[in-house]
Amino acid sequence: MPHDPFSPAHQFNHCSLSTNKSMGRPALHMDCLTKTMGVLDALVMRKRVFTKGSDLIHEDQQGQNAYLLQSGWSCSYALLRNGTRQIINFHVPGDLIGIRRLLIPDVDGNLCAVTRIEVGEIDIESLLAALRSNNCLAMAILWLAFRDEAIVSQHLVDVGRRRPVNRAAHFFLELGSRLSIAHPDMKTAYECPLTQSLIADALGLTAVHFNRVLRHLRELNAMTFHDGWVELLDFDKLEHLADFDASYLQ
Amino acid sequence: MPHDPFSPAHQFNHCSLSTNKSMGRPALHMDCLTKTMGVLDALVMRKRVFTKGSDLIHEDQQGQNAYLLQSGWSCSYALLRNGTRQIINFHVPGDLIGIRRLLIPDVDGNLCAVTRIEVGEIDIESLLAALRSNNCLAMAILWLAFRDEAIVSQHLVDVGRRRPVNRAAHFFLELGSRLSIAHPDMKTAYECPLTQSLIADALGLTAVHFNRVLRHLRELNAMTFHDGWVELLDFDKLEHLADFDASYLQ
DNA sequence: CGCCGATTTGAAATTTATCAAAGTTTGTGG
DNA sequence: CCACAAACTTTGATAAATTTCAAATCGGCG
Repeated sequence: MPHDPFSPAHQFNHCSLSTNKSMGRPALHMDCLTKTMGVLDALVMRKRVFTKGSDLIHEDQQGQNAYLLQSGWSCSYALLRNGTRQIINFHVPGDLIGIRRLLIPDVDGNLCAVTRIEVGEIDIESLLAALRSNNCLAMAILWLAFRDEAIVSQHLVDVGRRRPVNRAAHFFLELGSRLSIAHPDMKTAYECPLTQSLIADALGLTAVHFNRVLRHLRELNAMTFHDGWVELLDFDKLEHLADFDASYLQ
Repeated sequence: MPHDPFSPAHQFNHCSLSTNKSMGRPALHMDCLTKTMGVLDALVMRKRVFTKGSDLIHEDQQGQNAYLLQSGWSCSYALLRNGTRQIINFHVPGDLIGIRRLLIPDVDGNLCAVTRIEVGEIDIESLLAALRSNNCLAMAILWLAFRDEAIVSQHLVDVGRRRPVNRAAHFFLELGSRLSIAHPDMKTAYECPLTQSLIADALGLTAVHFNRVLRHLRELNAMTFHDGWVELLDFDKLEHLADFDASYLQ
């Protein structure tokens, strides 16, 4: 095993927000984003810790906060009356979560801590006020919103039109890409604290079937996932399987 | 048939942007949105017409425009190497489309005219400039982005965790809700210029299977869809099937 | 040690896709 | 206005994929 599975991967950082490759439409957002970081940090009222499995935001409750995820992973999900769950997206350290309630109350579904997490709590009214006075911040948040939408759209494509094996390949490639923005070494092997059951609920599969899919990927020598650790053994094969193009992530 | 299928349903209007029910967080966005309309209209450089089936935006091409959909329907979609297509969302008159390329080049996938459409073309650089100087406009666009994300998230839930019958029910209820924002009479019966094949590609089904699903819904006396016309015969039954809650649409 | 959650495997049942073909509608050119 | 072609809808039969149900294993943890 090329990496130590016990290394502290969930340390504090701001990867998604602070680091970005140069873009077609250059400097503009980089400026916004770097400036933004300070603004957002200033808006953090206090640090909070949520235990594994606890809800940050629940549909019913009228939460008034957004969160800057500092360590650990969380996910947003929907619970259906038929007893199933669809996970919309997983969030990794650096992600800003719960911002949709900024403008649309009640519409961020559920947010749940997948591991123990540390977050910076941001009062939504202060954030609103900051947005109104700081145009650069507004652009940065807009950029985040577009990016989130692009990610969710890809998940829809995944679930709607890719076969389970290709879908799983796409999922792990996307995660690797997202993590590697802040930690380039995480592109082909990374710690992943998710259970098979959680991922299955993100991919629209049963846990049993997803387990078989993983075996298939292992037998193809494409990748492995065990003990909370993902290894993308054959990146090219995976990219081909997944029909993956990371441009939507930047 | 209670409605004339030949009535001009695709007339010019701005439903999605101009008309909105009151929200939990009141006046704020209404202000923004109504003010915004004028600003957006002012940004429209010229009116363009696209023929049915033509692409407004194609992945490869570096388009520099967003569009205000004035009449007709369009859709955003992804084409996969395996020959399938996933439709991400359909757009109805009043929708602002192609805005994601505002900040993320290359990431609006494909946009295609489902019917003959008339659009107001908005130069993306002018829109950017307007956003920078007009904070209210920025907030309105942010609101639109959040709403779009909520809609796509629901589609993901649909495709990932609802059975085809419930999925179809949800689809038609959502469309009805979206249309009824501007045209209250369209909530339970509306013109719908989509083919079964298009809807199947939005729902992650084959056209053949979706056709059987439609038959099932018809036999349930829940709804019918033929000749480009949708009738939601038993709204309660549909809502129950779909586990539908329109709050994400407002 | 025993329990609990997560993973793994097998077998059967169900759902959904695929293939094929017949109707039907729609649009176009003569 | 008709004839024809193309696209869309509908149905049946069959094949394939996926879920469901059941049970065994594994590992961590009190």
